[in-house]
Amino acid sequence: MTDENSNDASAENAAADENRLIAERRGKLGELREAGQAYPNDWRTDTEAAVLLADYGDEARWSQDALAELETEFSLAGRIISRRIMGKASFVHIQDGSGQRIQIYLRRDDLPEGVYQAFKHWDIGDIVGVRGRLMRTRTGELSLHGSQLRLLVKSLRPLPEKWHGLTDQETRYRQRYVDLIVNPDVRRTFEVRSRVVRAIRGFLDGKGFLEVETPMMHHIPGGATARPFVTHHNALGIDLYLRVAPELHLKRLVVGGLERVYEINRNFRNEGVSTRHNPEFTMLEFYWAHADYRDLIELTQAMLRDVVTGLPGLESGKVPYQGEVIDFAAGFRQVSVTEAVLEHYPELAGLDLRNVDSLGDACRQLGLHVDQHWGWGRLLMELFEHRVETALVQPTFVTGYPIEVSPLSRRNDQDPELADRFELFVAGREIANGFSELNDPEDQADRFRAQVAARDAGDHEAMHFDQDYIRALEYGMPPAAGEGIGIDRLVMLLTDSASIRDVLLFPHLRPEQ
RNA sequence: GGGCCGUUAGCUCAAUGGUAGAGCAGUAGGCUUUUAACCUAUUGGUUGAAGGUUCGAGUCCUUCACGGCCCA
Repeated sequence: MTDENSNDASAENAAADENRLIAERRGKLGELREAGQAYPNDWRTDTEAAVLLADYGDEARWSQDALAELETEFSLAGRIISRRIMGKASFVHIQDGSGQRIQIYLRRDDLPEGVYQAFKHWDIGDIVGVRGRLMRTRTGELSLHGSQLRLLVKSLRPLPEKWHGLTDQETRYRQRYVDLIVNPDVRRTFEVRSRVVRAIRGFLDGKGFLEVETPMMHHIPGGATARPFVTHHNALGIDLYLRVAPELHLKRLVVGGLERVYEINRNFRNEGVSTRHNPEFTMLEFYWAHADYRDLIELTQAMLRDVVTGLPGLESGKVPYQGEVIDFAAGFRQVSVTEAVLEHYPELAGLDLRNVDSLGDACRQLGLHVDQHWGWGRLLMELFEHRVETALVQPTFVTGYPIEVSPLSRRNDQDPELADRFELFVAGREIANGFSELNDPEDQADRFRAQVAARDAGDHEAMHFDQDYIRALEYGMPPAAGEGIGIDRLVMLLTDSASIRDVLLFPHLRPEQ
């Protein structure tokens, strides 16, 4: 671009000023189009930065001299991350598909005619192919000395600045692709996420569980107390609900004889968005016939220990999380709801924790919202959630849940007001929820009726009556235990992430503008 | 839903109510082992949006949008 027309151009571009830098790059793209294929796809690589760094990074073994004798040429392709142009020689860092960065050394006289001149006009963010021999610089950095160099993709938008990078949370979430390019930790987080899911599959597969997929679109929402999203099927002319849980379908499969099944998939809940809630989130649910919640506790502990210690850097089972160290290797603590509440409310010592009136008074004294329809079980859980949950930092299995808040759990044989259920808390958050399943169709029908009554009283989270599920139970479901584990929350723990958005590639945000 | 904080150049950030700036990136030139390369010159702004107060608003007030943190 000449200086003569730059004034005119700037006046013309005033309206589209945001595109000034982009316009410049677009101009370069235009030149590429004129020169031939602007978006080629015939460059082939034979290795990756991570491989070269792993194989030849050791300076003791691969000294300057040793590398000089290595005549092998390697071919890479990656995005230009930084450049240092010094006249007739340049250093460039590229980042390739391995996520690693490697330095490229370019010398005008070592490249084909004209290539170096063209390179000087390329930009940070462009994707290039480079072929050459390995070398080590004066300061010891492994570098590829380019003998061939080609622009593969012209990047039209400037990347964030090299030193501070991209820190604006909103942009990081909205433009995750940019976040991934410039913030290496993001990639690591999602690599861990992938490993966690893979490890869980491996563990359950090894125990003879069958992975299945059940409907996301439900005629009757159920399986959790949560408000569903509603959608519409045009051809059928009916509303459908995005599932809040796969539970009822998975248990139908247990009826059908798939006695060990699991599903890792998305659930959708129509509720607020926060650092711990995304409208869609991933759950593991699994069901295990001829087992009870105590077996689940054993299995869960073994599975989590397996998953955690299989992650690089966490082999000890000690997981740093937001300033705490959570120990997955030690035996997990077990405590009942009642015990935990009494531990954290010394003032309630001696109180009858099954008395609606005294529990209601206790809640009101703490300023907690109390609904007049609530029984002692719900009130007790209010107390639990108010003060106990956040205190459960180390992995803790909580048992002895009231039946009132456990509409799908099997009733305890000794104490019919309690459910054979547990929840696992880590870092003050519920990670897992498991119970011996209710397989008595008549009891289940009664509980559905109670849920319907709660709905009619205005509880949008209460369940619907699922007649087909009752029919399935009437064929006879083997005694079973089932559990759900929140994958997002687990990954948060294992990646020291404060917000669920940090473990979701594309967290839910309001539309721009 | 409520409270607090934030939104200024592509990015990261400045700017007593008084001429909107810096670094990086970009552009032009120099430089054949640099690494936040360096040196010289230089372009770039609807200060999130709309109102209001004021001689004068990036700054004060109101409403809205989006985001962050905390609470429900």
